Amino acid sequence: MPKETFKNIPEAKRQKFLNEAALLFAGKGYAGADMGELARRAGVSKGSIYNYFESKEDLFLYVCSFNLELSRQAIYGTMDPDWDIYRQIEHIFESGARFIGDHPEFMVIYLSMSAPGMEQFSRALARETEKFTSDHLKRELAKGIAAGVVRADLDIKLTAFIVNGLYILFLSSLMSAYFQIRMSEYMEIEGAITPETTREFLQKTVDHIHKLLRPPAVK
Amino acid sequence: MPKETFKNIPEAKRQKFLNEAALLFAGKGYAGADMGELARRAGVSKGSIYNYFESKEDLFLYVCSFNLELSRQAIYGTMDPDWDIYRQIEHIFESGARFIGDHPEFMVIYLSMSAPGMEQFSRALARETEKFTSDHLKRELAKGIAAGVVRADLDIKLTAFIVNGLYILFLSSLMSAYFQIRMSEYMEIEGAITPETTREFLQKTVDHIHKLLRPPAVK
Amino acid sequence: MPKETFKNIPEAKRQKFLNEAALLFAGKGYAGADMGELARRAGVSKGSIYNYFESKEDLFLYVCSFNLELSRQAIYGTMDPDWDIYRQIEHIFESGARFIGDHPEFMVIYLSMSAPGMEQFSRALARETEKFTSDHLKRELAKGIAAGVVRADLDIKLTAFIVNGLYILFLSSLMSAYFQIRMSEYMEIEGAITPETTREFLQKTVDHIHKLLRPPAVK
Amino acid sequence: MPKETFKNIPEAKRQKFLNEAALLFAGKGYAGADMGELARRAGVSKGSIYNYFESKEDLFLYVCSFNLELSRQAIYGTMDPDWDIYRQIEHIFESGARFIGDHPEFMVIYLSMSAPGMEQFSRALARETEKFTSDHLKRELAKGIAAGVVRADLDIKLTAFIVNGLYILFLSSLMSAYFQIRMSEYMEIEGAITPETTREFLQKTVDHIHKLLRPPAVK
DNA sequence: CATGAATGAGGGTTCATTCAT
DNA sequence: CATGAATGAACCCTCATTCAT
Repeated sequence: MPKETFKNIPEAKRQKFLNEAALLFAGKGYAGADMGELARRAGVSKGSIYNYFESKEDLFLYVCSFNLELSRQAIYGTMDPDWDIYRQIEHIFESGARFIGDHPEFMVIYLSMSAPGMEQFSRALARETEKFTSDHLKRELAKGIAAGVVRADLDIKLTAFIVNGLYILFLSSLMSAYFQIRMSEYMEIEGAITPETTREFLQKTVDHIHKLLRPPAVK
Repeated sequence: MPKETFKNIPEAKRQKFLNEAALLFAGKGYAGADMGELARRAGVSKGSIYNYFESKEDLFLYVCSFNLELSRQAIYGTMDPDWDIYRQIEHIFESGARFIGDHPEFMVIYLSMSAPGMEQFSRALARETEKFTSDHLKRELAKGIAAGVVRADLDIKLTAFIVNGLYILFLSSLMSAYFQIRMSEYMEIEGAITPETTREFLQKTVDHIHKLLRPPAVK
Repeated sequence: MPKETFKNIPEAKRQKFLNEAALLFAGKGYAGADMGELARRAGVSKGSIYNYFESKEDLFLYVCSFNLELSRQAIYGTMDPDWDIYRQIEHIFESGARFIGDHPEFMVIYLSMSAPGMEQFSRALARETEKFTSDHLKRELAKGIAAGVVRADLDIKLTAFIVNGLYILFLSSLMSAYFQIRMSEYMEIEGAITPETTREFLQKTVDHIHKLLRPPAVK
Repeated sequence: MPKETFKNIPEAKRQKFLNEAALLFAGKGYAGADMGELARRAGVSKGSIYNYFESKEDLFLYVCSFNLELSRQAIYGTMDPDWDIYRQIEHIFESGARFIGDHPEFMVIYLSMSAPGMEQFSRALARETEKFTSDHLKRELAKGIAAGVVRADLDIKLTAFIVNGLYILFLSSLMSAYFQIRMSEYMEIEGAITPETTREFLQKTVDHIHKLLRPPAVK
């Protein structure tokens, strides 16, 4: 929902603007983000922002859905549909982690949408955001069961819900201050979270899902 | 961290005040909550709030930890330590659901703490909040493995992390606007979320955990 | 519709505030008046204005009706109901002229209400404002006809409308920049409008009404 | 005071532009009118407006005098100079009412000029606007007195002032929200103002003037 | 200790005008 | 000449906090 004006400005300027907006919203939250500061950071005038978007709300909505789309492409654009479900899940977690390594603001913005006072945004974005992954996971789980690589006694809808839930928790644990601390507490990590602990945590999580979904070996 | 003054006012007034504060923070978020409105709703003067607490921040911190303590009591105060881990997990989910049925604001406040711009609160509250449950789950998982009712090949720390993660997702799905929509999408629920769908969802989730953790039946 | 707060402040401060508000609205018009400037002029903080009134609109509405009430008292509070209609009309014009001599802003505010973009205010104030005078003039005209001092062939409603219309034109001609020029043009007044020309104009206008309403002398 | 550029654009475009400008100023008032909206409505670019006129103020001034000229033509262009004064007055009221039926924005713009904060415009336009009618009415009144159809005891200047004043009140009562309500109150009209009530009101007003000015019948 | 009036920095938004293309 | 993106000064209003009573 940017205005026409926004579509007509140079690509580089547009990227810069959206990037600064995402960083600002992620850093201060929706309410805390100051349009004046965004203008300064993005190198445009305050007035220009309102030539690009109707309102702060409109901008936030677009920044969210733009970043959601970016993340979707980063993950699903590089996935081979012939992989089995475990390879796919591993890929999702891996490329998700890589994506928020490059765009640390993404997860924070995602969590923003679920904060109180954000119901307006929830309504506008939740369905669109979740449907794609929901459909994909269910389809792959069904294929996995048919292929005998996933336990047949699992409820597909709930399992998809849970796998995606673990994905959200995983990413949250990498980025949100609160969930980082929570992860450190549970995983008994001392000190800062390093790329190594992240990689290890990723591996453990994926293995865990593997273990939980795979049918018991038959003699 | 309330001031002395707050401890000296009548119990009923104090309860009313904390309750209204929680409802307001949950309804509008930290930034959106207006101290003037709280004064009006709680039936005290604006000046009095600052006789009770140093600042809005201080109040929010206390409201969070107070409600966390409440929820802990609602859950762990009614739990029989002799129950096996599955009964305990069921109890946690059930009493958690019951607690936020009575205190719908609780979960929203919990999620508030993980929102961007809330790092100050994360740091102050996360460790305290999570340690208790983390320790408890790990202990019970260890006992479950020792007793042979939990798969021995699971990583205890990660499993505790995941079980509690599912608990957070479960409660979030009941209360946060965003996560409600997400649940509806995954579980393919049409229309509003009723007590029945909630109960059913709880049952399925607990069953699922059961299925995932229990060792395969040995021939 | 001031808030309670406004009613509780010292009388002198309240008077000063209302006076400065009237002057400002009269000087700059509704749209041109700046709440910040009002704060400075009235010696209160910007925030206080919003403790007194809901909004600029609300304030304007009150300033209008407050001044209308003041003018009503200045005119009708000093009128002897036993006077005949000509004496009453003379009194209305005289005390009206005196009132806007003391409150030059009044007439400008009155005309503000009829400006484009002010429909919201028109609806709120017009009926209340006009009814009182309308009723009074009609009653006196009826008495005048009954007493044989007013031509019986006049339509009472329209005559009341016209007499009051001439009153509005008269006062407008004293205060509004535009209508002052118009008066100078019609009355062929050179140079500034002095108290003497005002008095003379008043006298002529009242005489004119007299002449128009009085029945032709019967032989 | 349009720039040369404005005179060189196609007639139809110029008409459309002036018409939209008049409608916008009438609808929102000078301060409320937005040059961007005018550009959109008139189908020109914002930049073009400033190729046509120096400023918003300049444009407003021109729109006013242009419309004043239009109304003058509508009224005096169709008047037979041989008619007696009563027929002329009737014609002025009738064609005035017809003109603002077709150009409802005109009267509102006229009243705009007398609003507070508009002194700059008053000074520029008032004399020019009023002189023509003032001169005409005085001339006709003098002729009427000479011909014995107007009471000789009337002050010509004041009577011209009043007759034109009633004309302004009459038109205002048809168009301005505030004066419509005032008219309804005085004339005791229930519900909306229809063409019939307008016609009737016109007739009564003209008759009234007739009655007031005509010398008493001599035996 | 309670009250609620006062404060003023700050934030979102508007809009007349400019100017490079 | 036309265009429309850019500008930034204003402006209305909010709200956490203070403080005199």
